[in-house]
Amino acid sequence: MSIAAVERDCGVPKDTLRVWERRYGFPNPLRDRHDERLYPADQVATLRLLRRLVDAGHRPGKVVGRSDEDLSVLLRQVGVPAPQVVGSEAKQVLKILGAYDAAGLREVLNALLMRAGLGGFVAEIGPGLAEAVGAAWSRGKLEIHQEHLFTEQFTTVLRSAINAAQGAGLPRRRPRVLFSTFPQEPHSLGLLMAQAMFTLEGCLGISLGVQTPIPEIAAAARAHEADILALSFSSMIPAPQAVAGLTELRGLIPDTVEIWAGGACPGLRPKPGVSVLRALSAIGPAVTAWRAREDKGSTPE
Amino acid sequence: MSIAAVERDCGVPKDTLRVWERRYGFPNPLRDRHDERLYPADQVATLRLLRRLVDAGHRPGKVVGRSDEDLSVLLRQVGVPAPQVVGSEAKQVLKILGAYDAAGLREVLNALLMRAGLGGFVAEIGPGLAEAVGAAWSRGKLEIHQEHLFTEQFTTVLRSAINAAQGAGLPRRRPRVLFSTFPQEPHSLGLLMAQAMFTLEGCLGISLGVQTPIPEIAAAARAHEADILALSFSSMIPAPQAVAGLTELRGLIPDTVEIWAGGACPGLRPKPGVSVLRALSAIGPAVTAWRAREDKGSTPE
DNA sequence: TCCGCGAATTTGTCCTGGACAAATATGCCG
DNA sequence: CGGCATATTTGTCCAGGACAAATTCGCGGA
Repeated sequence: MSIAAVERDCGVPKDTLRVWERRYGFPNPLRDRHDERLYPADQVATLRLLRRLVDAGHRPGKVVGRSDEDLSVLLRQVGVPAPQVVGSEAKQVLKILGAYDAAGLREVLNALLMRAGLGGFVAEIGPGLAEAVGAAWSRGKLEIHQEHLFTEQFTTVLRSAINAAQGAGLPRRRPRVLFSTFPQEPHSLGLLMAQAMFTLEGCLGISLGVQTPIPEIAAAARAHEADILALSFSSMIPAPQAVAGLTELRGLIPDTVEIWAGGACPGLRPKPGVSVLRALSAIGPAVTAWRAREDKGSTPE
Repeated sequence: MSIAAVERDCGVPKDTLRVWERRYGFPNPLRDRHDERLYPADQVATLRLLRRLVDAGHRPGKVVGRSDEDLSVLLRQVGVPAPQVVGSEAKQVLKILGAYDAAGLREVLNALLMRAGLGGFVAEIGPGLAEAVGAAWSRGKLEIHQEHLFTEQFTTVLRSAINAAQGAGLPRRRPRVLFSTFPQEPHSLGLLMAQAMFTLEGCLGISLGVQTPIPEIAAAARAHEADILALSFSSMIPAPQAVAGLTELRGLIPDTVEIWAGGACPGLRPKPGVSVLRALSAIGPAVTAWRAREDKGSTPE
């Protein structure tokens, strides 16, 4: 596996891979005949563990180079804060994924959705499932294609539910919300779940899909006369980049447009003009508050 | 703007930016006090033009360093090859996109779908629309966020139609088809349209979504006991990479599994064990032929 | 004991300039 | 005019050095 492939796969930049090798002696890739690094599969797996640990706040110097066993132990400790969340639903989903049962997976997701309702599903079950699958993958318990399958089925189920909710009676009204993610963020699940919550609140939602360049997000906000920009950040995106992007975006749009950021990205902090919604369940109250502010405020145009 | 920001924004890798500067004298960034490149906004804009021209097949050595006027002229020429295909539907869609009318866009797409049926829509209208939007974007007539909006609405409409078709009566039966794209291919529209066609034929479809690593596609084929791998290639993916990937994939799966490739990628050619379906309308007959072969063949298991 | 603040360490990203393979164009011959 | 060998172009990789931003440490004062 070439250095570029590892960068894509583990999310560790090429420069960082080289400097880790220089400083800590790991990874320790083979070389092809032109002296280019070739990473064996097991080292790539270890790198994925390392990425999780570093994201969780461990310092590279302390963890790079240690054995897989050590890392697993640390990872379990990291996981401790939220292990009880791996409820029976997640276990069931992982079991079905293990059996490669695509149709069964969709049935289960649909059943969960029916039982909890769209709001309950998105607020309480969805994030837990996504996290459990992500964790299982990074621990090597799931293959990439199983994670893809989960994402695809989850997307299908959620999209059709959103569709149904949108069609259902409720008149759509403001705030007008624009959804997207930054260019470095390809994950759509968080965005979709947020969209579901806003839809349930009767908002006017417009999605640009994932990975919109920042100036384009600003242009779209103007074009669509958005009240709120809803942005989703997974733990894949480096926190400094997220923060820098938010600052840049804030400078490109009028003060009347709010920015609401959410997702599992650890370093996400509220700033002037940027709200951070830690959980999807916070969206409902936040929309209510927005509408109250709006009603109280100056003449609506 | 730092080199990393330019890489994100224009999609030109850092190494390439540096080597263009070394070889062609452009871009010609300022330096901050620590000798780091700072790209002025106008050079970044030119780089975006260059990126499009290079994607369209121009050689960097011929275009990097030329004036913005020259580049604009070339860009317009790039768009010329396919203007006559723009039917009335496409014109309507472009007009609505120009007005930033998200809801209207969805209504129009839905109306077109209803009028032509899913099969007719996908075979005759969809690709034309996608191509017209792509062409308008590359000629600078549409902004990126408008193209994103189109993709998102198109996806929504198609997915819900596929969903409905899947739910409708018809018992699902073989072939069992696995859908995905190669890692360099992020476009999902072609894949979705193909999925619609296979669904209409009553096939058992399983989608992995876009950008699955090639060994993972192979692993998934085994795990799901697929009969056919359906792969979609847009004109974004370099032809040599597509061909190399197909060869690699062919070697990883048993001969009994067929590979069907489709899409706008120019250099796509059939090879032993790899069929190329030029148009989506070819899917129906191909499935019929597959079933005939299957029935005539050895004992079904 | 705890808290702030300056010093020391760690860490990621950028630099230069060289190398080469894959992709593409060019020229030659049948 | 089409197919193949050769030449050129082009992207990505390498090494090893540098430094700023982030983080931790150590110390003196409340």
